[in-house]
Amino acid sequence: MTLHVTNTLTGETEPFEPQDPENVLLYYCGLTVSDPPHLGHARSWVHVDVMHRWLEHLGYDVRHVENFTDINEKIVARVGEDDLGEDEQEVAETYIERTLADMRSLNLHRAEVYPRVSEHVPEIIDLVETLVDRGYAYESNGSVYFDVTSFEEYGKLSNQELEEIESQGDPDERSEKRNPADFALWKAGGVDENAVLEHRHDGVDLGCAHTKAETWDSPWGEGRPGWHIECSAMSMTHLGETLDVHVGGRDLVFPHHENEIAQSEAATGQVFANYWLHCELFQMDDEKMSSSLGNFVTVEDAVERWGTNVLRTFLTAGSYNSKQLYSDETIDEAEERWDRLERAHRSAVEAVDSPDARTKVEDDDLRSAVSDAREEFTAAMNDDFNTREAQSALLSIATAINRHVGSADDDSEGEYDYRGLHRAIEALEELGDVLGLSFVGETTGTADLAGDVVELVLDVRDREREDENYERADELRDELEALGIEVQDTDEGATYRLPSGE
RNA sequence: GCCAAGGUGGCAGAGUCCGGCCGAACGCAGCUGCCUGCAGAGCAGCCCACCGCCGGUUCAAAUCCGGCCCUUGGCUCCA
Repeated sequence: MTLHVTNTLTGETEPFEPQDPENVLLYYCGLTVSDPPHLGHARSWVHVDVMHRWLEHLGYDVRHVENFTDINEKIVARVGEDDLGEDEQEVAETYIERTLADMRSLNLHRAEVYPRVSEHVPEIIDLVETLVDRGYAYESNGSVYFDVTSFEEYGKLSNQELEEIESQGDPDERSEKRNPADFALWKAGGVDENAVLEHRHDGVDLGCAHTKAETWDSPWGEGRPGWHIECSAMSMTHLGETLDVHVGGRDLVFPHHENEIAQSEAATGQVFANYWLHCELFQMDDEKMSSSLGNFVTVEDAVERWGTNVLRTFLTAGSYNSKQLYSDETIDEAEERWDRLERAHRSAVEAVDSPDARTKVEDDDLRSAVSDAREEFTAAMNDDFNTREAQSALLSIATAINRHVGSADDDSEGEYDYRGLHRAIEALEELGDVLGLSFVGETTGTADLAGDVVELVLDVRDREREDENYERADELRDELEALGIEVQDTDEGATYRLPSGE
């Protein structure tokens, strides 16, 4: 059973074969850092992270590069707003720092490199020169455009006919372009004042944008790089001419990824990327979640509110390549699933550590459920990273644990299958880690302290219960619950669970 | 208008590539029983699906073919 992925380029699900059987070169189209990252970005990040983790689980050495676009008129449009910064670079830096913090809070594996466009202008200029030399690009009034008619396969990713694309363009929009669909590789002069105005938030006013935006010298005069060329330049710099996997949001297929293919393959004569994987978008009511529509929930707020594990359970609740509904209900359901996993894990740990766990007891149902779940998990992940099915497999381990622990408790002998439980815990932790879920509780001083305080309250409550003063006991339980602390009375006394994500 | 993806139970969401094990997974919600001082959690079981519509192929279709309707995304910055 090998990994299969759905390739946008062919529209087919294909066996995954990297160029080097031991390495995977993976490039992910990162953010333009002009707004705080929202859950839509988090969804893509988490899915790329899960791909990364699964590929490593399969034994590949993953070289993962993810860019930051720090040159863009949208960034210039934020200059002077709040405390973001006084020029394009400062604003970009502010958002990059926030973005990296968000990524850490989501428990993402760090990429090998997070290249920035501003550091790669020389490579961009070289690439544009190559395209001009090879006849794929032309200079016009100090700007350089890619001639889409010169690249025969233009449209192959988004499956469009050039004629059709051409008819979309405004014919007299820019007389300096040869064809309406030609796109800028290099833009003459400073930042486009109108474009900046268009992206500026209401009520923000500042002087001339030209002074806030950077420009670079080039063979065609002073100017700024175009939007699409950066990814080609950066991926080639860090990963070479042919990538194994290129991942990005579905909304980038055209024109961004189409243009990346055209400019890269025209320049090198090599295939730019063998597998194109696209993450689908969040749907809120009847529209997508997006920065420009303003209907988003920031990553920072979401992590604060639900915690990393619940969020990751939610974000992997559907396949990366199918749309997902965002609503309070769907998040609550993810929380239920995570809670179920966490409770089962905890109950297994308690059971295996108890004196009732015997190495000579064998529960075949438990053991086979765990090994079946491992197989199901593997099959699901190999089937185009089916994270939802993978979650199902994890949940089935939880059910098996609960059944085993429950039936042992009912049984007069009350013995647990030590090895079986051990395997179940190991499977939960190992497979959970592939989804970036962590069962390791908080061990900081504050959590310890909170735990001690809860124990104290529960001791008091126990005494009330012994005196059959249930009213007071229930009050205490309700008060703890109001603080997010879940109390459960069991035969061996009360147990509690602190709020997750704390 | 053109390109792409999709329409499966009350919700959410797998399964569709390789037709039969799908009388449709997993979870949530609802119901019953067990457990419990009560609650929660847990377990066992139940309930809810003519798989968008129409037609075709087949011994057999959610799954293949044709037509239609609808939704979403892209064609402008966007994960």
